[in-house]
Amino acid sequence: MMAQVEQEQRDQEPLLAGLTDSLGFLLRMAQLRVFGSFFETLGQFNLKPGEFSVLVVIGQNAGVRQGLLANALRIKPAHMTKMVRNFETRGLVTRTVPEDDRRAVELCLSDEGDRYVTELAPNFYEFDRAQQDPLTKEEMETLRRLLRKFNRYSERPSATLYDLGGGK
Amino acid sequence: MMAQVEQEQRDQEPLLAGLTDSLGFLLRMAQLRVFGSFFETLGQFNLKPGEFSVLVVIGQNAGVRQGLLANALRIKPAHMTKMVRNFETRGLVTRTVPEDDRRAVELCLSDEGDRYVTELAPNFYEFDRAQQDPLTKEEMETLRRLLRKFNRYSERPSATLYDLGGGK
DNA sequence: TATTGTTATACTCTATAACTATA
DNA sequence: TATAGTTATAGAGTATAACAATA
Repeated sequence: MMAQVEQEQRDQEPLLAGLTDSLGFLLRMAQLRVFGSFFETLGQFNLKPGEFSVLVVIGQNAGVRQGLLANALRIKPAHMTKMVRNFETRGLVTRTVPEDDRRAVELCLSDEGDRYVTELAPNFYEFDRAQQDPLTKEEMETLRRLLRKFNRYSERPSATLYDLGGGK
Repeated sequence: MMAQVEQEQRDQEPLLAGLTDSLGFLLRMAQLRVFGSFFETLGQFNLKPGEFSVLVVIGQNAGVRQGLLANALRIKPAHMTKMVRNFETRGLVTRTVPEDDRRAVELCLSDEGDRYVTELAPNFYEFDRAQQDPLTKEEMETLRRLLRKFNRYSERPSATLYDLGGGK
């Protein structure tokens, strides 16, 4: 079954010709692949990749300003508002207007949200690690390193995703 | 200006923590960066990245079936229909129903479409090459190679994008 | 019956601008 | 005046299913 998908991919390559050299095209195809696996593996959690990233970052930065969060994740403020309100409705996130700047909104995980993320994180770790195929372990490490550099993140991350759910 | 953007990116990194190790997140951020540059550099052509890829593949495969094209580019058939009809309206693409299977649609560039793609291709080549920063030339080559492999394309492409507009 | 493409609908994400309430 | 967030609206892209014509 999976072999069939891969065979199709190779059969179609002649059609694509030079396009398979284009960084933008390669990134788009890779993302389709990863996001597809995301829903297969983590679909049970009823979360989209973007929603997952928002919850994780709130969990690691209790009280973070909504605008700063939107900026860091490149989510538009208008969209972030809807997403956060949705999380609030689902009882996962609390919104607090701070005394010293009553225009702002500070975000925290609720107790339920915290349990949810704690349950989610190890699953996400497993999922992310499983994305290696068909690269070797070393190739996948290199791919991640180059993408980090391309995105202007430091080449050594400040923490690994594995700290999230792995250690206690 | 650009330096300021990069500074912001680095300032926000602590917020993201382990997320910068996630392949899916890295791919999404990289794609946002590349697509952003695409519109800055090639916005004059009034084409979106997906539209560009469709036109190029039709140009390299005159008479290609619409369904095969949709499959290779992972564009949903319903969306492909709208896109191709739009190209037809703009006079860039012709649709032909072949005698031997009258359910199908074969796609070709019109003369105008051919001129359009011929003008576009060198610009796209320049754009794609300019995406290197801040990677070294070797690092960008490695990144492309690993993404090709991850996507199950052959590691050496059958043709380079540069054949498109470079040679005459 | 299965396949190719089309139509219709809905939902997500994005883009934009106008708006509020604060600062 | 500027900023943080909100609301409203429109558009692109995706997902899905039902459909017509053809095989």
